[in-house]
Amino acid sequence: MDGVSEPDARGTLGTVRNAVLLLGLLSEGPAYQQLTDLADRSGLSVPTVHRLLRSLVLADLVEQDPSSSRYGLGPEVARLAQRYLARLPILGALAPYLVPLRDAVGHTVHVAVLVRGHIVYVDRVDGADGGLYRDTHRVHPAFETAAGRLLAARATDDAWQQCLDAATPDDRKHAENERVAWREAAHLLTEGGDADEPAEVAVPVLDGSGRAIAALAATPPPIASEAQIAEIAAHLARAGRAAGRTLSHA
Amino acid sequence: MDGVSEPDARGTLGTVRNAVLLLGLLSEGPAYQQLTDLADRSGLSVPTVHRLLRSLVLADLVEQDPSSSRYGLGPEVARLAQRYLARLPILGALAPYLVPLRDAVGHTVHVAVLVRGHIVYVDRVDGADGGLYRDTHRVHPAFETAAGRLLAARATDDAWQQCLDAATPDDRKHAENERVAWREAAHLLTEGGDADEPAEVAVPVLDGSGRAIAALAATPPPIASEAQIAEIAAHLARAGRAAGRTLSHA
DNA sequence: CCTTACGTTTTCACTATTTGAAAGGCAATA
DNA sequence: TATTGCCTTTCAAATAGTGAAAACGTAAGG
Repeated sequence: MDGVSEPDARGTLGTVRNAVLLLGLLSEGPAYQQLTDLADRSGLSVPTVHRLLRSLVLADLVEQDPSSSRYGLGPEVARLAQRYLARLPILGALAPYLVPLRDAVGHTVHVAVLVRGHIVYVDRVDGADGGLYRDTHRVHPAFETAAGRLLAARATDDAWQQCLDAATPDDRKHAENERVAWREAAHLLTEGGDADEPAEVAVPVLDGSGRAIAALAATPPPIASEAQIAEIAAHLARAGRAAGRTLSHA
Repeated sequence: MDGVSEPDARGTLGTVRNAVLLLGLLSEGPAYQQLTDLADRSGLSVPTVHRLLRSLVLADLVEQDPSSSRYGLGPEVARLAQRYLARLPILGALAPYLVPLRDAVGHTVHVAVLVRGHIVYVDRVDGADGGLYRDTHRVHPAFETAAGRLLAARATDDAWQQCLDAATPDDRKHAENERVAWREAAHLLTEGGDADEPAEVAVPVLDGSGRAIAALAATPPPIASEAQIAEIAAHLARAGRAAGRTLSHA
């Protein structure tokens, strides 16, 4: 094809590339999408997209709404993800500390990881007040959350680049100025604007070699003093260090 | 190939079939697995498996351990699943009721769905006692849990068949005898053997057309009277009906 | 009721892509 | 240094995927 793009795409199967491209498109926008629309956005021909989707439907990675015959992600992705998370080392390492941590900070505690420029919340222990803002199963562009900023700033340069790609122009400019500050900070805080976005305090979880592989986050009440925030951050940091330690010993 | 197998595999891409076959193999057994082992188990040649895995690694659906160069599932499956769950109608319908439900029954509450013969826990609100048995991110063969038995017994015949395929021989025989009883029951209970498997009470969540699309489950304390169990089941059932109602209205 | 419009699905000839045998690397072990 | 075991790459053969076009289904409009 061309000379410079995608150096590591050598010896790779185009059909698989196309299939995951479709999964990516299905993960954006509305839950169910039209064949022709997917063909347009992917740049593939309509019959090709149809065949790919039919193949994915057979595996339950995609499902087709019988009434509209539109396509959306299927339940098998949930099963695969569950198996992935069940064996994720960080989650095993954090497991013993999460409930005590929730009790210590008194609010819901989250574990987040950075995936392709997005923050994914992979575990959670609910606080007693439960879900004033219980927006569970969130996936956000990294820069929109404290956990994401923290992990992005400490990540490799290409992971940082993916975060920039996933961000809005405003966030992108902001992020470029703040990266060093975000990387240096022991904990990060996002104010809960008003309705849908609660406040979030996040600290990194470092593995044996000092890489930030996850973030621990808590959602303090909207009006909380600096001192209260600092105390929550201290609790989070202590649990994060403990988990990091068990991680390197195993 | 042959005459009778796979009638709906027509017009389907072999490469995609092979790729998802590998994802399935990676989801079983140890977290990281050898290329040659995967080639054996899949029946594909080693270079083919290598190319498929390389393609999946490029998409972060699979990751390769740099030290052992073994392959395991990658973080992108978690991101896709999160987007799937974020838009899953049942979860939206149940959301308003889960925290009150947790408070009413006084223990952790789970939402489970049936995927390819397995029970997947797709949402959870933790109780105050948190995780005596906090075995989060569980995927079990359907028949091993109350929620699974309940959903399997009420599912279509091929979903039931998939459950049989995923079960141990013992469970299979047991299930074949109990199916009618499980389908008829308003709630189901599994005793918490001893250590790793807590007790579980489950009720179905029915959609507008009476199909059981999810299960609501709670984990009562090991020693709980029949009456206490019945009360928990009643709470669960009430929430389930409420969610089912909002589901058909939308 | 017939026509038009729009989206999904199928067919089919063409060739780009995938395939597996064999060879090449690269660590560990003896 | 030879050997073993595993991952990775190469390359000719041909299978398996591709897109234009046609067929099908369904819903709105005349």
